[in-house]
Amino acid sequence: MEGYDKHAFEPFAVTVDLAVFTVRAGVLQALLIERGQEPYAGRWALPGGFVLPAESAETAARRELAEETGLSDVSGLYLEQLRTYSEPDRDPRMRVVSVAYTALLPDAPEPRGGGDAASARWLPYDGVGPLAFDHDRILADAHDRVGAKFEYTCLATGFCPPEFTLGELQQVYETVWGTTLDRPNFRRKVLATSGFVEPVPGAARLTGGRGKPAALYRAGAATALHPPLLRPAPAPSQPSPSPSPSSAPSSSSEGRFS
Amino acid sequence: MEGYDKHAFEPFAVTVDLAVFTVRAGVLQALLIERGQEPYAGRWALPGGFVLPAESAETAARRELAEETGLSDVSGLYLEQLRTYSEPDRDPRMRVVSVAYTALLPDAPEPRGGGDAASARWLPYDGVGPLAFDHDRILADAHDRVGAKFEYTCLATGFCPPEFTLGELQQVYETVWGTTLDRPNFRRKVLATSGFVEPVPGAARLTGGRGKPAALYRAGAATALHPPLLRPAPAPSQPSPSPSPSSAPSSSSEGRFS
DNA sequence: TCCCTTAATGGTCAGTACGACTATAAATAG
DNA sequence: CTATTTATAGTCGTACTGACCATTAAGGGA
Repeated sequence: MEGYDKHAFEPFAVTVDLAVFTVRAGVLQALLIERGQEPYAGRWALPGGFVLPAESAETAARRELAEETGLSDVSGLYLEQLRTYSEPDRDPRMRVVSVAYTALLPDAPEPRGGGDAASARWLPYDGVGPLAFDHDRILADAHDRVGAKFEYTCLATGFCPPEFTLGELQQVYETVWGTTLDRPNFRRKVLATSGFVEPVPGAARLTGGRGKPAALYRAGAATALHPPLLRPAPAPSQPSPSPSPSSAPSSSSEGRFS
Repeated sequence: MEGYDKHAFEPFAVTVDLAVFTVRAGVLQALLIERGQEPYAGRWALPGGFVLPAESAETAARRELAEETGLSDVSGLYLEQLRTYSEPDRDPRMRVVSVAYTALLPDAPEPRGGGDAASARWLPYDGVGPLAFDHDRILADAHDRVGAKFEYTCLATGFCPPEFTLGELQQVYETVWGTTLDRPNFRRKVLATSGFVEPVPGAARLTGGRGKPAALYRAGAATALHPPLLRPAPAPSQPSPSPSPSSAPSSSSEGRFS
């Protein structure tokens, strides 16, 4: 950082890319837009855009999130920086450094193209074809991060509406992790973690369909899980093919510690 | 990402900043350089520099790491992207977006100013005065991340020389976490985690000073800790002042989930 | 040399957490 | 009314952890 005035430097374009997830009907979905021009015309891509001169990357991300989802108030949504992608050739047109963000939406209103993006749509995360640019990797990295955070934070409630049942919360976990969980054990763990969820006092109950009605809960004040809620270790002998959008297992060229 | 050619955008300067840690004699130290010019002349700052037109941010970070430490080979060192700092006013001279990286050094050779930085030095992490720019926050964020990763990865061996004793490894944990750990329990946990460390076969023993000589170990092949090695929960009733360089408790403006 | 100190190593024991599982309750579909 | 479905409650054995105590193997000093 010494000597700005002495050294030449190349200015880069700086953008934000958004990996926006929601869970609908037990399916993990991502918000994607269809590209209309080259390069990658017709391919799906992550929503995003340039960082304006007077705003931070996070401000830009929140602005883009509001534009792409069409929601008037995104201030309560979970939005966190994922990481920055800066490979010199990641955009064939010019040098673009992109700060990627992960966002979670509880309910999933079909996005209306409020912003400049013509056709933003929710697509199921599994089976999303190859995306434009390096967006496959960004989306996979975001999914990995969300899955990891589910273990030691209360992040999962970010996928739930204001009031939810423990069954819904469990389904969020199962959807993101791609596993099944034992219902009584999951219940015991969640209720034993103080501050994770709190019961809705008015003995309210939700009648969704068949079966005994479930008690409703709200997200609690806690953000961390102590001890963590570890996902079941995958069978070590079975080299199961990775579920994900086609992309490779997201092996960063950086350190070996996820 | 639609319509590059239709929209105006402002180019930014893109830099990397390095939070480089080492543990020497039970003290966590950070690699810092002293600024010679305004702004923040005379203040300590993180090493860093511009990303060159043809390189990725990680390549730039590794190049800067080699320059600032004076080490000829930094390929084996732990280096991982931390996050990107992009507040519009973080540098008073111009708009600079900085991608921060965290690096760990096992041994700590006194850095020689091989690169352009005149006086790079190791300074103890605790009590480092206010740094230049937003580097206090970057360094605190890096420390938080390293501490968190110690819980569920084998990252701690990155602070150790190729062969080390379990006492040294424990001291690394205690130094980074700022806590004390029970020695037999730590030993039991580390040895029970397959792949964390492996004994040096030649019955080698290190005679450091008094006491029974300790067996030597090498870092194993594992990168993750299952189950994690959780740090002792801080006493919840005692609002102890945060240990760190002066900076505030690193409250990101983003999501509430660390 | 003998004893004390230091540090590594080995072990016990109880409380907690967790996985697997069974049982009961309360609703709907037929 | 009965079967099905889902929520909820509880049990039991194992694994893990924190708090200890004991032993071993070195060095230092009187």
